[in-house]
Amino acid sequence: MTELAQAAGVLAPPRRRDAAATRAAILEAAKTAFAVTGYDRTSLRDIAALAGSDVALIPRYFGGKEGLFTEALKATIAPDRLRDWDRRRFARDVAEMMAGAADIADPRTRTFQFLLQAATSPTTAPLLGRAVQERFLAPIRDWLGDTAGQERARVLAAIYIGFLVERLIRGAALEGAERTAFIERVTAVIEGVIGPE
Amino acid sequence: MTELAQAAGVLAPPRRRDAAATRAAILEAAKTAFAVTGYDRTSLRDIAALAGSDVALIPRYFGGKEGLFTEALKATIAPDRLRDWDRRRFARDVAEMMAGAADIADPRTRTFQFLLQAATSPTTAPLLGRAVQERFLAPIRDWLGDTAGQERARVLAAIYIGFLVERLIRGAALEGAERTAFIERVTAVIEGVIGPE
DNA sequence: CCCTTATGTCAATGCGCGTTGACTTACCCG
DNA sequence: CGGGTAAGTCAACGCGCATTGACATAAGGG
Repeated sequence: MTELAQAAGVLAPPRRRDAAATRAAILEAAKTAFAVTGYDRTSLRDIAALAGSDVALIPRYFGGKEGLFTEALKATIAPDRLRDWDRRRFARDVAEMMAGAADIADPRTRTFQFLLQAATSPTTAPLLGRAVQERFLAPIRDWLGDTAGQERARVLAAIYIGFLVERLIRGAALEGAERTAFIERVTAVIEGVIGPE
Repeated sequence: MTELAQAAGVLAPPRRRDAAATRAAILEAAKTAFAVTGYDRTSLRDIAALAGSDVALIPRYFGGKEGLFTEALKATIAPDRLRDWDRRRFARDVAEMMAGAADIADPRTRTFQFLLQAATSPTTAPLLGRAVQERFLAPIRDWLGDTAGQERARVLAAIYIGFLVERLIRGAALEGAERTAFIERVTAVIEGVIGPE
């Protein structure tokens, strides 16, 4: 719970009465909690505690748990800074990130982990299709510069998520020679998909 | 087949008392249910119903839900027939499988889906590390013929899982030109990792 | 053939969950 | 500065869950 609090960074001030701020704090806590624990394992009481708020406000402000999740989903995968990624460094950056341990503070990690959690739950999976298409695959396709199909975006997204899961299972960071070899190989795979230019 | 007959078990008339068979039926039902629904969303009542048995037997035979899960995990990822895979056809076989829709009847699908479900749950993730290492990465490494490190096995496993998740998110099978392009690209990626011979 | 025991059934218990409605308190406008 | 209302608190509800122990019954050896 302390790690979550640190990741969300919402526990500081003497709270004044401000519905908008409270709502925002709850949403922020939800984004983190859902990404880490998944939909079913996250209780509204957890989220409220993380946000320094009260459980009863969540049904009132978001219309229930599903409403909160839907909004957190949109807020999580909506605004991304894909255009900031440097194409020449991208593959190696990702490879090094994947060789380390999971860090929920990294927005990229959190976004994809949220996605992964949502994908593996039959409750939330149906909500994903359109959102992923619009806010995820389409931007990647633009970034890649594809004009025809989007299969390259699919492949890139799939591989990215795959390494995320591998890191999740692995638990700890890679060390020494295995780390080096791993990074080389992952870099090569991703560059193979991204292609030149 | 067996599962379905047991699910419809009310009709199968002369129910004999056989602890071993009951235990096996429960375990079989658990393997399927956990793979499809995940640990938290699967209730012991669901499993018992699927096995045509009674809820109370599960804590008695398996020591509780976690015990059942652990055993189902071992039974699911235990001995696989990796050696049967034809190295030259492997990449394309996988690519075509990934282009389609998820089919829980395929044992490969079920195994990996089980793995994925377990990986995304903090409750079950710690149980995975050793099991994956012993029963999954090591065989792949042998199959690949690596003598030094196992980073290639890691990469292959990661990519495989990634496409599995992508298929899960996608929901439906790919069609037409996108399907063709997707298969080509996935084949190329996997062959790049497997390498020649 | 009956009696013991393994095997299966069932009702009950306690717990955590999401949600609701009544209550209290702080803020702000007149 | 006082009252009205928005904002937050709290207790309680119904529900489904895993687990338990008491009970019923089939099976098979003496």
